[in-house]
Amino acid sequence: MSPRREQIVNKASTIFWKKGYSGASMRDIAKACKCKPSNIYNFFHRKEELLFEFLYTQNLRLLERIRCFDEGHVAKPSEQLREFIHIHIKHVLNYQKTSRSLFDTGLERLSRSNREKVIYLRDEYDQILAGIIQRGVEEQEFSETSPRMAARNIASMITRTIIWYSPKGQMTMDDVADYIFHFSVSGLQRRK
Amino acid sequence: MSPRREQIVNKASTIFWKKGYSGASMRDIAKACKCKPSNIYNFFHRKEELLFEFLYTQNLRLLERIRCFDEGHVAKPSEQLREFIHIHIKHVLNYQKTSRSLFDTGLERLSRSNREKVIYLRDEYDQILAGIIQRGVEEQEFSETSPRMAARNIASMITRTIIWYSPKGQMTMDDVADYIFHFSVSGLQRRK
Amino acid sequence: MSPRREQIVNKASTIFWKKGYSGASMRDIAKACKCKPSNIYNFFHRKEELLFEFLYTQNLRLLERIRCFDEGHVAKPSEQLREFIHIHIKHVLNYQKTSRSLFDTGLERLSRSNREKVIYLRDEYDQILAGIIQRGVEEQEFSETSPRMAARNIASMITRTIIWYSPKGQMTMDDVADYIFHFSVSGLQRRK
Amino acid sequence: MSPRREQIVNKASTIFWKKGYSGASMRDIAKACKCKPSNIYNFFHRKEELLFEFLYTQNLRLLERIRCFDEGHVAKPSEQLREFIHIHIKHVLNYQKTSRSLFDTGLERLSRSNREKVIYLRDEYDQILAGIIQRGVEEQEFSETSPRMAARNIASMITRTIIWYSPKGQMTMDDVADYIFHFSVSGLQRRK
DNA sequence: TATGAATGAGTATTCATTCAT
DNA sequence: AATGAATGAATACTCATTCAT
Repeated sequence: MSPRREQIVNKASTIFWKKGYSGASMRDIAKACKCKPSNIYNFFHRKEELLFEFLYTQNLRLLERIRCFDEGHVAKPSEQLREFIHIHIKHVLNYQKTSRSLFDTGLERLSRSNREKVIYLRDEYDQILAGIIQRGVEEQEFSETSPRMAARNIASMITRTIIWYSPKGQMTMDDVADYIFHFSVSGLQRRK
Repeated sequence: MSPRREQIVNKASTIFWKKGYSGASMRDIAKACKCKPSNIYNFFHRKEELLFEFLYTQNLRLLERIRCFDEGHVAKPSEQLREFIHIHIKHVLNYQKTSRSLFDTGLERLSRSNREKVIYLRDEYDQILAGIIQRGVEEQEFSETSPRMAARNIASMITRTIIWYSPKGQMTMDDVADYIFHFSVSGLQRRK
Repeated sequence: MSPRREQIVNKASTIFWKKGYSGASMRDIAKACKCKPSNIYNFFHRKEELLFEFLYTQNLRLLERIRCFDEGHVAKPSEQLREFIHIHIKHVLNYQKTSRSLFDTGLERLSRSNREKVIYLRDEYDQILAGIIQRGVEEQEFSETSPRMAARNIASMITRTIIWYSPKGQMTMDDVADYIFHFSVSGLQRRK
Repeated sequence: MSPRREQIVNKASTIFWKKGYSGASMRDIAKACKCKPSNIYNFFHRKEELLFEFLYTQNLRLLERIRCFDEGHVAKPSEQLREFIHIHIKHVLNYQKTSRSLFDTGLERLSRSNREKVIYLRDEYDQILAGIIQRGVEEQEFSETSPRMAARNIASMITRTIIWYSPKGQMTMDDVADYIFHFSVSGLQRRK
């Protein structure tokens, strides 16, 4: 992807985040890119393409860092889970205000074929996380549970950090990731 | 609130859910109400009022069911937490496709004063949940932890069920609530 | 005309003055009448009727006070002119902010037949004023001039007072009328 | 100002004249410009901008022709007055059906800051005219009088010509200007 | 690579008006 | 005499998009 394209997608994504897809106008996006709306059409055919490009590359970037946690991975599942959470949390919170739509919204606005491509990536994410948990169960590190349900809940906690996390607060991203990891593994219950 | 007003708010909310606030046009909403857009303005002054009315009453309805979990509540904190989760899950999943914006989006579109009113309710929610956890920690039922962080994560799991839950699937709402409750209390770790 | 009708016309006229005919909405007018727009239709068939009723009665009221200056009037033309100006000035400035449209605008919005009725009154006004001047010329009190032109100019000075006159200023309405009278009769030139 | 902008302002102004500001729709204006309403927004941000641009440039154009009548001007005040009236009359009647709002209406529709700009020009006009008269009084060409009042009345006669003047009538613009000049200087009174 | 002009479809909202109550 | 609900047409204005330059 050309650097200008990338630049535009980045600007667009922060605006999608702030205003939602429909609420973001090409004028808004162009202004952020310091050019006129018509110019954007030299790089993208339609507004939807901006959304797709963003959702897809964003998701892909995350996946590429996560695909290593496949069956052949050597670390203990709990260690894998810890690392997985750290990676995803940093991904979400570093791309600050741009990466929310990723897991939450926007899909409806995509063309069918583009939507499928994104869902495909998302499914892969789910399977990787569920896979880690499943192996944890099989290796008796984790208790008997539904890997898919656990994966959903963990992903929910991670992705929604973006709503409340502030870099100016007391917690670092590592703190947040650690908390979610421990919460996922141990829960609230007191050990005796 | 007049029944017609309520009716319109309900229709509007399902459309907000489907298309987002900006994506939902007054025509869409009017069509769902089987009247013309202009008529809606006999009941509401602006589109934003529809969003606010929905967010506010929805939130209020939930709060009213939850306010009982105050300091004087007799049940054990873990029991309170179980009930809290069941109530919220049912609230979210019963109002089906209408209640998502509640915790996620839409706030930016409200006028400042309306936004504050909603945030006020939301804060109360957070405090009630955090309060339950705090008492659990004090009574040594829960391990030492940050009640606010725990509350955030539990709320994240609950509110995001709306994204993946389908009433046609294998799990009932009670199943979902039970899962989240146990996950919150015990985590994944295997007890010996 | 029923008192309620009259009341509504009065309220309407001040709003027409402030916002112009198109700029004034039935809602504005109704609010001024402390009722709902639909109620106004119990008294008037259409918005235009309000405008007409106002223009017509307002003009008529003025005419009734002026019709005495016909051929049989005994006073000297200059005396008649003085009184004419005083009457019209008071009419304009007393009905404060309501009577401007009278001479300036609004006619285009009337139906043809209503427009003709108003123009008819207006013509009568012009003729009365021109008549006074003509008799002044004939009786050699005024110099040879076009009575119609003089009438136009005098009327212009009178009607436009509404734009700059303020009751809080230093001049009374009589002062204004006196000034315009003397200006009309003597002009600026210095007498030797 | 770009030629297209100027073109649009001109078309708009004739429509404002015919229908008033509120009565003139962007569709009307666009039709007169032989384009679609949306295109006008490529040149002006809001309807009000059209009105302002017209009022301001029109007024400015007049002022530029009138500013010469300052204290240093050599001609006799009466000569200055004659020329002043001729200039303004031609300005008003040449820009035919477009220049009425100039002195009469429309100001209320402007934003505060734009309104102030126009009023500023208008005040300058008033002062120039009053200045001429004042110097006439000082040089004892004119009789003792209030320059401001005289200026108001003369301006009223001039600006309102637009209501009754028709180029098809018997009087030329010079005739009209001459009449108003003589009327202003001599009034109706017969000299002996 | 960039833009100004153009547009058709769409936006929320307001309008005057009607009518049943 | 008064109103709430309803509506079709209009309002100013914005939209994504195109195209010639």
